[in-house]
Amino acid sequence: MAVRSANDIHELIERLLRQGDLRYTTGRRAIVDLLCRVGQPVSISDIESQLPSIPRSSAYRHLVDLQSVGAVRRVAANDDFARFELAEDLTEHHHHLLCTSCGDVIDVAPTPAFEKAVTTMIEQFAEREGFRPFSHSLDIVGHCRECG
Amino acid sequence: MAVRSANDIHELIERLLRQGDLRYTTGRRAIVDLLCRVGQPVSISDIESQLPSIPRSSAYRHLVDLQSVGAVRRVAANDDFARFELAEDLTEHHHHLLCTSCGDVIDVAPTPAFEKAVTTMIEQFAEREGFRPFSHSLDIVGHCRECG
DNA sequence: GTTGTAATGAGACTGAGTCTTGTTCTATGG
DNA sequence: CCATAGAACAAGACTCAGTCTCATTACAAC
Ligand SMILES: [Mn+2]
Ligand SMILES: [Mn+2]
Ligand SMILES: [Zn+2]
Ligand SMILES: [Zn+2]
Repeated sequence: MAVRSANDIHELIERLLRQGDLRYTTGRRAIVDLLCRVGQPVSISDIESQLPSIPRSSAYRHLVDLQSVGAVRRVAANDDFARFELAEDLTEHHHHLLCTSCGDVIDVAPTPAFEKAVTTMIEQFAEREGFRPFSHSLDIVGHCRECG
Repeated sequence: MAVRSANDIHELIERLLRQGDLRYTTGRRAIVDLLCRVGQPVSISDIESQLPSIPRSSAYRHLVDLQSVGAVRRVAANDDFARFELAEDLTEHHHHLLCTSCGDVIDVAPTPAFEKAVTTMIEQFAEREGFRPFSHSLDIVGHCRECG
């Protein structure tokens, strides 16, 4: 999932923020750094335990800001807690395996052939329903390796 | 999306509830009735406005009970509000178009060919990650006909 | 330096969803 | 019938992830 270097990502995000008249401050950088390091969707409690110097309110605000400029994406898991990951523009398009037992979210990259099938299907839906699609997400629900 | 009659659905759900030592009471029936009538995922505020005689706490409890016996499924939309629909066992497997403007959720049925591609892809993921899949959901995010 | 604006920390607040409690329904059986 | 036990219910208190407010601090531009 590390198709870009962390340095590249920092540079790209700095540009995105500047386009939105936002600065790439220490707190924001620390969160992006964590998202790069972990390489899978991260919860607010992950952020709290890994970056204890960042207050909860600031972490949430940073996530909102980073989402507003397209650097971060919110991911709905199978439990009550949102996760956050780098936007697909900065990494690559992928889908999620959701474990109903431990709540873990695992990134998986689809093959081009499969994505082509998805795109075709979406175009059919769009045509039929007069719907203009922007993106899609495929979540696979089950049990991860650890949870059997 | 009406592959079964409402009567069939009531009968099936009554059986499911009985297997869980639960009764098919008026309130529960009213909610199932609404889900049948609307034929698309319904929010708690939809239920409140369509069934004003059912208190919010009861509606939530009924939904929990109906989910626990596999009659109802919770659907995550693109806003903060959960939706509820009849379980796929009672209707048919389908996917969702999520409008980011009005929050509407539209059911769409995939072709068998597409579902086969999805199944194959999921098996690959499962193999690679040691993941045991139970189900999947494909959400297409965009704008509905009304919202352009 | 001065000044305007963005960013921050602390904590109050919101509200969808859950839990508790006292009451009412209903199935069963004597 | 009536009695009784367990399920269902209404009302409202409560929880807590997430948002908002506001006073303070860090920047950037000039
Ligand atoms: Mn895809
Ligand atoms: Mn499918
Ligand atoms: Zn797991
Ligand atoms: Zn819409």
